[in-house]
Amino acid sequence: MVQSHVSCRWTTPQHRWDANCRPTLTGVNFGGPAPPTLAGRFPGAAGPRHAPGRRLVDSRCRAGCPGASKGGHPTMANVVRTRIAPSPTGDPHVGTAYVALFNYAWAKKNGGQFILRIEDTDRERSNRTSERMIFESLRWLGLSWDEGPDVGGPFGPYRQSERFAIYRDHAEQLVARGAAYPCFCTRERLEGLREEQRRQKVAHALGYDGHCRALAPAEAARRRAAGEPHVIRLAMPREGETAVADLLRGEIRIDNRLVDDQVLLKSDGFPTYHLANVVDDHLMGITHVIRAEEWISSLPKHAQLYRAFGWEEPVFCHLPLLRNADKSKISKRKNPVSLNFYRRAGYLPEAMLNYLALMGWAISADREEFSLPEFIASFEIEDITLGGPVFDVEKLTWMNGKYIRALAVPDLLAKLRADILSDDHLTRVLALAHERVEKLEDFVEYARFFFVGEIEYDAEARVKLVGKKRTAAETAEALSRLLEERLDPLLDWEAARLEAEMRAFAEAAGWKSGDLFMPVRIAVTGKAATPPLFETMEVLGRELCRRRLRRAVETLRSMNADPGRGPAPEGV
RNA sequence: GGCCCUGUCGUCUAACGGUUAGGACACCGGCCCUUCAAGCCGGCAGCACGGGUUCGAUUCCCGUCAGGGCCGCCA
Repeated sequence: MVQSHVSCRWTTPQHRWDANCRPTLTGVNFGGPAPPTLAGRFPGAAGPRHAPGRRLVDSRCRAGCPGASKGGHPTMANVVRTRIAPSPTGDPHVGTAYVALFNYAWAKKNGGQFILRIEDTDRERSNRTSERMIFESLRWLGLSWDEGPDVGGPFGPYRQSERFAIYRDHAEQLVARGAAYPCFCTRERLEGLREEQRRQKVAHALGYDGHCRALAPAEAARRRAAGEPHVIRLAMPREGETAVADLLRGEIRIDNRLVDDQVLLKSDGFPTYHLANVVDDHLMGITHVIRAEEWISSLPKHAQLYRAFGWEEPVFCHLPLLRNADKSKISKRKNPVSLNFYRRAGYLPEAMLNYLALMGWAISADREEFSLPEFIASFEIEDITLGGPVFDVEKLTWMNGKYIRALAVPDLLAKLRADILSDDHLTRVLALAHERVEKLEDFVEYARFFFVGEIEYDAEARVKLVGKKRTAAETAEALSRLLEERLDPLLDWEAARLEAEMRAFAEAAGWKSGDLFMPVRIAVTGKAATPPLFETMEVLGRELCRRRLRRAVETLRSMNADPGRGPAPEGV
């Protein structure tokens, strides 16, 4: 294995380099004991964090380093390049914004570049609507990227689905040098294997058993040539351990025997995250991989990949995971996680960013309100706190109030005009309300539900919220399933699509469509008399409809199950 | 279950060997005010536990416990 002595061209934490501008951590170790430098380098878990006299830029590495002009990436020197690499599946996630913010800040602080890369290697789940929403959300927040799918850049394309040849070639390189191998195991075999392992509780040997690794190269080549379906797997070292430096956590080392042979190239020729991510980070000159903690466990695989390619590793920094109130990883079941939700509800991007920056970082002991430029100016990556922060919507909301109150009235007006009271939205609402009012002032009352967040149900609405000849519980169940199975996955929120989904659902669920639509109507508008349901839902928008439907489910569940009579008087 | 990460008020955090452990959200009082909100003042509340190291540990080390993450041809 080639031990590449990396260049010191990047601004990196001082602890990572010794006096000779060599990395103090090799990151990889094929068997045998760790290099002696490892032991003394990180005396404890908190070692690197409080290194005295740490500086942002290690000036010793600026010039005259042995490797400064060779190896590594050919194009840039002394530049920090970070990236956010979201997968375009579903709604734009608050966790993406969180990680993007820290990447953005670090790049900007160092005069570097922040890159957006779309990781759409999952054919099943990736889609363009989701990608577009990611663009819009990050732009809304003000986290603009220097290079990305829509703005281009010198290292494109920035969409992984457009980089197939690159991954295939790199996978082949690894196969050629024996660092990866084709695997012909069927999904059935793998499932059986997993099942067996689970049953026998061979916990330490979970994962792929290396069955095809034993194949003779010639034999494997013959089967590939014959067109037999296969994947390409990384040949992990079988012994020793892999040690990788994490900027915040010090050295992380994992026994290689505990890491199985990860799939690099799927049978459809698409790369997995592991391959694509490493290849792209290298090719795009990413210097600092700042990502969520959930990736720590695949660090050794990534390190081995860099190693197998003979590439220099970037600096790794794993951010803590945002949490639900119960401390589990933040999830949509327990928290609003869609950036669209916050945007529609009227959270200001400045407040969101400010709040997010507080998750694991503090500007000083007695201040917590600051702007993005102020954040960038004071941000020290090593000051990030590691405990998993609970994402507290209540405090976010308080902070948002601070920002709203700080706005001059004309600015507040402008915000309203840009969104909730935009001409575009008003026009769409008017089109529906138009023929249903007789005086202009009626409009405000009639169209109220198009503008407010929460709606209340009056007595009539409460009765009709329950489906005809159904119990509250049954209706709750139906609406809940409608949401989960049809509406949550529906990214293109158009009347025709809504109608199709809802009719199909009614049929599948054994509901008369009309009997289902009234509870839905009540749920999203609070009224029994409204403009046509699907058009109304389209104009209300995806966020508002889903939020209200969730609320309706809660309301229904809190009603006494009382068939035929509707809700009990005191329910909710 | 295995491996890994983490551990200061309920929540977000400050503290980088010596502090009455500070600030913020939430909560509870009070002031202000026609009301509400905001604002201001005050209160409640925390170093997970046990061993070391040290003259001295919230702080450094070890262990225990607890929480979390990962264990996919998803990222």
